[in-house]
Amino acid sequence: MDIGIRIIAAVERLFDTNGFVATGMDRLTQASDVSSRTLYKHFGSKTGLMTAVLSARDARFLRRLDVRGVVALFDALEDWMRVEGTRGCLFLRTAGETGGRDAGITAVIYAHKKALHRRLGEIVEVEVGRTDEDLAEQILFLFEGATAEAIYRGPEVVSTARTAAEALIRDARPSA
Amino acid sequence: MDIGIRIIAAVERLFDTNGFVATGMDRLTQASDVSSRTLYKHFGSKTGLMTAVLSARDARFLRRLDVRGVVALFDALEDWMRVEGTRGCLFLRTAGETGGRDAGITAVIYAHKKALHRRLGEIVEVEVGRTDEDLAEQILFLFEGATAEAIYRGPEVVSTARTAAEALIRDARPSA
DNA sequence: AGACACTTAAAACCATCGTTTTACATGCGT
DNA sequence: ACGCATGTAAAACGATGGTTTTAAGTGTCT
Repeated sequence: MDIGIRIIAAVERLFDTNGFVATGMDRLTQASDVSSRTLYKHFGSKTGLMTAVLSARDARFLRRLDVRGVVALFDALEDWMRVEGTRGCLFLRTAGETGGRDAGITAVIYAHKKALHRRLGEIVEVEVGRTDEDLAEQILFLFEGATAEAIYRGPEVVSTARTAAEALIRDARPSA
Repeated sequence: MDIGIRIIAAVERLFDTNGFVATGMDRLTQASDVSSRTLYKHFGSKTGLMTAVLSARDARFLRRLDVRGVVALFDALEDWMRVEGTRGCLFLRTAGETGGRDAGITAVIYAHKKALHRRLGEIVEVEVGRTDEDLAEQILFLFEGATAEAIYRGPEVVSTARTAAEALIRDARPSA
């Protein structure tokens, strides 16, 4: 599956920077240095390619969020942005472009968001010493909000979100 | 400009539900019940049409946010979602689809986000009795975060964001 | 050597893209 | 009745869309 990985890497870049619909197959084959025949043999269709890209991105993103504490969490988010750019969440953008009309894509998106939610719940639990679903949701809002705002204001906005998250955690700690 | 308004209303709906790139001119002319000639005479191009749609949406959205207090603010957001659906911010989606390659579209998006930021700043000022830029930013995160999360979880998530916003306001009040 | 799996380039497929053009029908002020 | 702006329908424009097919070139295993 070496060739598959190479294809996904090249294709992910184009989908991310140009959008799913706006990127034609010719550019995908050219960038991945592979014939369209091979591409279709491996992924079946353009949407099949997109789901493969999203699956790979899901794994890569969550690996980056394998940290302890909300400070490290938002630092990791900012790191991601500085490496990958601030074009917003690729999953939500893809959902918008396909309009939920493709079942495979929709499923990958839901799975990713559920995994992200769980990851944030774990981080919150370590921070405050107990599960706190409401707090985890609030951190999730800050996380998604920072991702959205960074689109037009850059990665710097993440530190504001991190500060807000720290305050929320502090208030929720059982001490005091 | 009666016909222009009718065109924008029909076109906005299609762009919003199907995406900018994925929606062809034939569908736009058909839905707005207008010839392509008229459409091009009024808006010049497809991207010109998109900028007109975004301008109209900017005005309509901000008119809905002409409220007092963060509770009313998030209530207004939830109302908007129940009427218009939860497909995320059309401005950010359009930014993602065009990749910042169109200057006109980019300008409208920036103007809208700046206006939204100011609106939230005013609401915060009324709530706490003074300007508080950091607090306004945090409310903005919650606002954008709720918009993003509602895409895959529905309008109900807004009440969680509203609760979080209320807590932030309460902590920032000058009293005791 | 021969079979097999896998790749390639290139053309063909039909559909649709955004845009412009041609030719014709209105309504309105004067 | 005239000119003029404004509308229509429909075809044409060249380009590109996603997908499949054809024909030929690899290397590897037995």
